[in-house]
This record gives sequence, C-alpha cells and structure tokens, in this order.
Amino acid sequence: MAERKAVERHSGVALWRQIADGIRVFIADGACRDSGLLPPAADLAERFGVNRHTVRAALAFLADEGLVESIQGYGTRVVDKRQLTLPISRRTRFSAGVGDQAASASIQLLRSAEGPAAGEVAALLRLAPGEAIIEVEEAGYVDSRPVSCSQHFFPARRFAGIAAEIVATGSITRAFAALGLTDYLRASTDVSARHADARERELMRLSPGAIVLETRSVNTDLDGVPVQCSTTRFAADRISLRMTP
Amino acid sequence: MAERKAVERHSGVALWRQIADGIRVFIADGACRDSGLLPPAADLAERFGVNRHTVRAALAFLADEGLVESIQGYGTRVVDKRQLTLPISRRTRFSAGVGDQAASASIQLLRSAEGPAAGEVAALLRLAPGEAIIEVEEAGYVDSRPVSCSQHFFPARRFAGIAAEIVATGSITRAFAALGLTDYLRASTDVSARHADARERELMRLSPGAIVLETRSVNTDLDGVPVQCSTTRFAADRISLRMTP
DNA sequence: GATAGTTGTCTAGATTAATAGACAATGTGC
DNA sequence: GCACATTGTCTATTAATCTAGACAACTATC
Repeated sequence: MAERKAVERHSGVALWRQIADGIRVFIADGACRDSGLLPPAADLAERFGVNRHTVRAALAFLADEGLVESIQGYGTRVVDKRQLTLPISRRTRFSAGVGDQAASASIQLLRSAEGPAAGEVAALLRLAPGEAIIEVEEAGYVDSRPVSCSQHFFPARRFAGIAAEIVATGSITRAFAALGLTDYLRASTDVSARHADARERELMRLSPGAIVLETRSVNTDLDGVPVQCSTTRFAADRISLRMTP
Repeated sequence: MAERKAVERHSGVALWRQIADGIRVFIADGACRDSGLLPPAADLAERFGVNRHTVRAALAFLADEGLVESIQGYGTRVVDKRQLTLPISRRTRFSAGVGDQAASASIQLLRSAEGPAAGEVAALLRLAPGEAIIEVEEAGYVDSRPVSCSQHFFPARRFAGIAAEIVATGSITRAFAALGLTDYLRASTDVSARHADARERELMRLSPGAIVLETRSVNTDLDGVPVQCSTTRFAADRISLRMTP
C-alpha cells in the first residue's frame, strides 16, 4: 500500500498543506499509536512523492498547531490531543456535554441585539413576523481554547433580559432557569460542514481551509413551544458530535 | 460591513481557492437569492482585496464544479444546486432518506471481505475477538452523482452471504430482510468533519481541500443486539444531516 | 445605434511555492 | 567514544501564483 501521489498539484491547495491535512487524518486513524512517532520526514516525502522540504513545511505547520513536536536527532512525536465529543440528544447542554473531558468549559457573550423576527427565524420560533426577538452571539471555550461560536435567537417577550442573565450566569441553561424555564428539550439538529469564513477563523483562531461543523437547532419547552433557535459552528479539528436518540 | 482581508496569504491555500470557498458560503447564506447573480468580478476583487484575475480563477473553479455560470457581457449566475438533507433518526435508511429530494438513489458495492473481528469493531458489535465478521465497502449515488462512501461490518455467523444480497437487492435494508432481519434501529451516530483523503477524493470526485462529513454508527435489531457498525463519509458540499430524536 | 457595464483574453513582471543538494546539530544504541 | 539515523539550516534553481494594464467581445438599456 505504498506510493502514489496522494497529493495533487495546481489544485489551489499548497502541497505542504495537503500533506499536513493527510498527516492529520493519518494520526486520527491511529496509525502510529504504538511508538507515538511519525515516520521520518524522508519516508513521508517518499510516500507523498514530494521533496523533504515540503514535508518539513507540513510538519512545521502541524507543530505550530500543537499537534506534533519535532525533536532534532530523534523524530517527530505526536502530541496527544484528543478531539472532544459533544453529546447531542434531547437534553443537549454545552457545559454538561463537555463534562469530565476537560477541566473547564465556558461561554463568552460577544454581542446581543433586539429586533423584529423575520423569515426563517420567525418560522422556527413560531412567531408572527415583526414580533420581537433577542439575538445573542457567543463563543464557547474549553480549557481556555475556543471551540465554537454561536448565534442564538430567543422570543423577546418571554425572555426579556436574557443577554444580561447569560453574562451573569455564564450559561444559557442557567439564564433560562433565572427567567423561570427550568427545563427544555432539543427538537431537531441539522448538521453540515463547510470551510470557515473570515469571522469564524478569527474567533476560533483557525487558518484558511479549516473546517467548521455547523449545527442549526431548535429547543422547546416541555410543552413543545419553541424557546430558542441557534446556529453553532464548531472547530471540526477540536470537536465531534455524538447523536443519541 | 465591507472590506478587507477575508483572505490570508502564506496560508497554504491559494487566494483564488479561499475566495471560491468564501463565495460558496456567500451563496449558501442566500446573499444573492433575489437576482440570482453574483456581484461583478471587479466588485468581488475589491471586496476580497485581490486582483480581478484572482477572482476570475475562483469563479472558473466554481463554474467547473457547476455551482455558477459566467455569461459574457451579462454576469455570473448562481445555478440552483440545493444540498440534500439526509434524516438521521432511530430508523435511518439511505434510499428512503433521500426520498423525493432526488429522482434516484442507489449504492454500489466496491469490495467485500471476511475476517476475524478485532479492536473497536469487535467491541461495537459485541463479538469476542476472533469471531468472523464481513466487511463491505460501498459507494452511495444520488441521481448518478457520488455523495458518500461507506465501510460496513456485519457479524458473519448471522449474516452469511450478505455481500451477495447487497449486490442483488442494491440495498442494505433489503439485504437484511432477505436474511431474515426485517427491522433494525440506529443506536448511536458520531459525526465529525475533516479533509477528504486521496481515496475519498477519487471515489466521490472531490478536489484537494474538500470536506467529508464522517459518521460512525451502530445499528441493532429490535432486541438491542448489534447487527452492523459502519463508517460513512459524505461529500459535505452535497449532503447535510438532520438529526431528529 | 450609442453607451455603459460586464466577462474574456492576452502580455509582462513580481512574488511565492517546490525541488535539489550539501552539511551542521542532536539524540539513540553499540 | 563512535557510527548512525534523524531533524535543522543554508543556498540556488525552477515552477506556479498573483498583480497590473490594455483591450476585445458581448449584453442590456436607452
């Protein structure tokens, strides 16, 4: 199973970048779980059919990301950096979902605004067009590392002041509780994946070509009345999702 | 909300490629749903802060993908190419999931093999290490367009000959039925996203830097006994997932 | 038909990515 | 200590990408 141009020229993605992406998959497949070492750069160069310098550029990029560490005279070590798995179920909560996979999880409010509901958001929240909604933008951190950024919409009449509560409590679940909603359920979650745009790259410190997992979800109270609809983007190299019925 | 460096130099992704990815998101956000036309190339060039020729390279790439169509003297039109949404629930089925979103859906068997269960697959199927399993590789097509490729594992004792049944019936659901299993349920689905590797690019005709949505799932019979575990990769620009509880 | 706005094509030059080779620096094992 | 394998650094060359400008070809509108 050797050889072969796993890389393509003139594709708009630099060879070293393609190789970096390839090595990331290689590591994720657990191909060097035993020694914890990547094959030598010269071997990789032969495998990918490129010059050693090109592989070095790929490794430097991955080292900058913190995924590997090159040690002169020894080799290139894979740094254990497991992807977090976020459970998605009827009771999806960010902090609780991170659970004991990390020491800390928090969200930071970026922006909030109030305005009339329109289009898709109005339909998902089952509001008449023009009814007031509160929009909240927020970023999620795990152990001080940005892993997500979200846009949430709430019906303004029922949840007036929720932005302040989110800041005060550092959690949407607790903000809901403070406003009298002690439990809520996830009605549906749409999942897609695409390249990060400029804003997402900035917020989550991603490089061009990086991937975001985008979820669009609706939460309802126990009577099935929509209380929140959200779009969340996760840095795909840091988070995966586990859907359980 | 104008201007500036939505693109990054020295990132390993060519500017025209970053711009193509940006325009794809731009279109997906419905930014030009009214006229069906993209802004002129000169405008886009100014917006992204690059030369018009660079934008032209991006548009040529997207035209090659079939997402846009440039007409001399007129403009660049967005070709309606909606993403399919595949429902993921307790009763997830590929063909039925595509449903009326397309004229036809089919799978093609690529490879099958039998061997001893090991590691993760053995654990997920609750088999003793060494018990026989059947491995099946298959590609999914919608309207003759490749949208997915999968790797499935079945306990060999219970489903001997399933590969032949899949070929005969063109469906895993019908293959199960032919072997006496008329109903089964999805127990869990893990979702992650990453860059396509060389094989996936070839099977689904993707370019370097393209994204795959990878699902890892386990199906059980109605008694909760595992009957199948699978890894499926979807071309992220053609498929999104809808999880419902 | 004239005009303005848009895409298509060509040439040339500057910048960046990739290859090639030589050799230094450092860790491992004998 | 010594040989060996591996990563780190340097120079030089070639190939690809991006910029710049000029102008042709085409469409829609007046």
